[in-house]
Amino acid sequence: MSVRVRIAPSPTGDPHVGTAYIGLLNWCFARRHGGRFVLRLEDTDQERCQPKSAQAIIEALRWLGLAYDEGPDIGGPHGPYVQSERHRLGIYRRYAEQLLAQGDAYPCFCSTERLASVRAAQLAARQPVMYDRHCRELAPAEARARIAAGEPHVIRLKVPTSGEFSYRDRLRPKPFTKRWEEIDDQVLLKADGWPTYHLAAVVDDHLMGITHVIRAEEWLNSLPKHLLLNERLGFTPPEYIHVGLLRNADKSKISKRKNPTSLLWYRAQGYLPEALLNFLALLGHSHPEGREQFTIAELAEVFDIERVHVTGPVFDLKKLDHLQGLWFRQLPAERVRAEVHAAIDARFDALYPLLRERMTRGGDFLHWAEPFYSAALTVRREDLVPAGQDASAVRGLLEAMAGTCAALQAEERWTASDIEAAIRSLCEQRAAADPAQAPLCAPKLAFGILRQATLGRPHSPPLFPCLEVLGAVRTRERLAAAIQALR
RNA sequence: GCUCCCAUCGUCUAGAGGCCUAGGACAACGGAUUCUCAGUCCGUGAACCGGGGUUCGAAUCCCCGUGGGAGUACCA
Repeated sequence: MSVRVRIAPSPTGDPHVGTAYIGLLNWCFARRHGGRFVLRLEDTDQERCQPKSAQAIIEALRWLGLAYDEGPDIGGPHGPYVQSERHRLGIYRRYAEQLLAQGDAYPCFCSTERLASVRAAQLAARQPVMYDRHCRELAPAEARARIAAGEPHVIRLKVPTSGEFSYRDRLRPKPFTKRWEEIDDQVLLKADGWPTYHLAAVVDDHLMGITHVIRAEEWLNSLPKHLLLNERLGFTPPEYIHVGLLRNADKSKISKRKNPTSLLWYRAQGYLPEALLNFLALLGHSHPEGREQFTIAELAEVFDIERVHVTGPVFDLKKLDHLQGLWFRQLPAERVRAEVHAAIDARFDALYPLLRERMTRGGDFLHWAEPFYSAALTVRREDLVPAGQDASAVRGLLEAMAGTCAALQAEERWTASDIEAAIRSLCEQRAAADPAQAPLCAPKLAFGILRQATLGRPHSPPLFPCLEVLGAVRTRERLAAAIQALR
């Protein structure tokens, strides 16, 4: 039987670097074994899924060059490749009903409140936290009556209450074992009739002929449920292989708070797909000949899933930068020019609307744009302190502004209007708190100081849109430098 | 709390009982080249989590600790 693998990202946000990592592994595995690589979108959570995200994932994979053989935008023999569409076809409901009819699943009427209190009690009693199977033994007649009466309910999987589960993951020396009684009666169908990940993924993997599921180890704990589902549904299960999770420097699961996780970010920063992929390939894996630089096509030729590590690698951008340097310097002249143009254009497009009205010659653009292109400014103390004002008071104001900027950045609210609102209210508060500070905190003076500190000039286009374009990182760097200059 | 997974330099890794005085890469540091920077070249420091076994011999196998991580949702 020929190999078929998939990646099944959930379109709930920006395309994730973890998707690229798992995608790369699956892509290589498919290539190596002459199999097919499938993209399936798992959008069964109507609350969290964003339509824009699906498109962004597709574009990110295309940018990386992780081409799939079947997927939402290109179709294939096992479509549709989007779970919400499959749901509307009644696919998941059908299998849930099969399980119900076989007595392998049951309706559950427990309220969210009851579930929460059960959980709280178990935690307090130092018991494992799981569903207490309250509805499992309901008389079928009663269950039918309550469903007929329109009572909200979910469908749960009937998990064995004794015996042991064991599975040999080819990456791990010892079989993964767990007692069935420790495994929850998983919800298969939610109250709104949509399937949960567990049901949908197992059903689709089967229907799509998936032979190997290479996924992150966060799924290891739900493996028993997935295998049980396969068995009860009469499917031949795929082989499940769990690889390590990408980590932050503190070893926790990679997160956007501590690392750039969005593939959009890497593209915007000018990282080359070749470099990013090469970097990802080096995490948790190694080239058999010890090579460090290679394309994914070269990798695929020698790819061996057994060489993949189960230890979660720390994601270290320093190494990426090194690889990026190697790749970039080897780029053909054409592409270097294109990359440079792209970098200039990206900033140009943001700046142009701001500068348009104050230009009388094309070359004026260079004059106004200069602070946005230069990496750092040389700030002079005398430019920062308005006549008649005290340097330490100015410093205090800038420090407060820097704090405001840090908060805005942390909240991901770095937009002109949010910056303006926050800075204005900061100034008003300081003026109100200390009348002696009032003159300095008046917009005319305060904004001028902020302009000098961040743009290094007394004149500029409207300040707050400028700061938005400048970006939180550089704005804060420049504020820090200005504060330093006033010490 | 409960369950499961994992463990070689700061980081990514090589290592599948003797080839290990533990190799490579990034980062760090020092030097060379250079007007500067980048790059390049040369060099330095840096690890088998701890304790017990098994064995003639253990980074490699087993056990126990410790540490880290993940799961524990009508999220994926």
